[in-house]
Amino acid sequence: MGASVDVITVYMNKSKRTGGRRGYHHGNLSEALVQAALDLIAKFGPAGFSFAEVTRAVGVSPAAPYRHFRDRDALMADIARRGFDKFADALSEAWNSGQPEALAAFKSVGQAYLTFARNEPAYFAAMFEARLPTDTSRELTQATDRAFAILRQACETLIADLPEGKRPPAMMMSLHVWAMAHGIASLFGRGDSARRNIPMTPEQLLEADMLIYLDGLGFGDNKDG
Amino acid sequence: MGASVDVITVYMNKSKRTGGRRGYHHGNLSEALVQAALDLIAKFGPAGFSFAEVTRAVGVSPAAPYRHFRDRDALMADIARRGFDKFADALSEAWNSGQPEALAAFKSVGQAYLTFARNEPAYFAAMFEARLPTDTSRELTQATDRAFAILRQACETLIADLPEGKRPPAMMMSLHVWAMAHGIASLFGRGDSARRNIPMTPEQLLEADMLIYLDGLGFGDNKDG
DNA sequence: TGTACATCAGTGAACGCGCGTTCACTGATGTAC
DNA sequence: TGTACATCAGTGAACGCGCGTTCACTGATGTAC
Repeated sequence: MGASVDVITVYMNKSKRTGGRRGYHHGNLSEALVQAALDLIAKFGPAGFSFAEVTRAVGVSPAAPYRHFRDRDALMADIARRGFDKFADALSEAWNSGQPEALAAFKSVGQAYLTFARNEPAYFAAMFEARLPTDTSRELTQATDRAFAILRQACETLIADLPEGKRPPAMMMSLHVWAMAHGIASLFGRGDSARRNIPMTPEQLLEADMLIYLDGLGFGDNKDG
Repeated sequence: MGASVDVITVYMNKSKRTGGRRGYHHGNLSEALVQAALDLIAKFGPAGFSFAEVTRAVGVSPAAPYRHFRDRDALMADIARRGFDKFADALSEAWNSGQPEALAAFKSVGQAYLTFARNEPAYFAAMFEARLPTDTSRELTQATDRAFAILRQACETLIADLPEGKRPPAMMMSLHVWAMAHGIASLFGRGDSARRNIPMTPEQLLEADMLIYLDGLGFGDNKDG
């Protein structure tokens, strides 16, 4: 309710004091277009928003977005880029430089992956389900790399605790962890009607998966032998 | 080249003998519509085909499909259902009842997952990226269940080899394996420009993942203990 | 084997709609003096 | 502090297009007799 009013306020750039549009110039249009597009993507998927509908939601003329985005694809790519930036922030906060304890921080990164997929379905869809070519823009590639780098740093930190002869390649381990978190998020952790039901939470499923995988890498060796 | 001609032959239902349409009645229209839709999905994604474009590809009037499919969504759901049927066949063939050796057969199921995602990108997209609600139709649910049942059967067979106290829940193991195969296929094993490049093949990545995971479950205990 | 008839798959014209994009324009804003 | 002016964000009307869907129809096919 309150959130919905806030959204309209943001879209229309109405000030709470005057209650009216700032005037002929929106003042914050590109931001408002992105927010409106996110709402539509959350409801109808990456293919379910149109430039025209976004302008209607924001309350500007259909030609207005062209001052800010070359076309519909450019808007989508910008949303994906913003998504990876937020994603990297979320993973980074969960990792917390491996403090206070690396293994717990590592698990927390996995949980953050699922939380992001559930709480930001629109960003998640733009990032992974919009079929954007991976080389769409330099900005998008950099944001993607930044997010992956956090996952990789976490893996490298954990690997350093293994005896020297038993260390797996950090790249391989990073990709494995990415794939397991992504697979669980995509299949069982989404926030829409395409989510497949399972007799446990995605969080529990991922935690068990990570533990078994880490055991397989030798992290559990102290416990059984 | 030859394949392309064959495709046109199928679409238009031209006989190679007469070289002409069979006549007023197409004879095999619903099949031809599905094939044309698959081609468009492979090129442009699940959102990238229209009823109208499909009829043009097949060479019938825009009203023709309504004799066979209630609407565009019904066609998409039928394609997803066919996809899961083919998918179940592929997994089943790979599993081969666990013969001649269960572990090898199990790995082969994982490889079949990747092969299907790569060789049948249109089916894969319809099954997993079309945002169809999981309860779209009874037929779709049944086909999905049939595919999962094969994965589960493979897990159960492997689990039976573990000592009684160390057996993981088959459902959990099945979901883990599904998620890892699906994560790798979605991120690194697709056949389009949204594939993320990695310094190994998806097949190698999945094989290593499965081995580490199985080790973590205790399947490698004979080797280190 | 031939004819009459029922069935129903496919026709083609038509509809209203929302789309992306263009264009010359307008008017709010900020700044130089 | 006031005025003239440049900038440029947003306007609104217009365009051609492809879409999904409808409708009364047509004619190929199969079957009853």
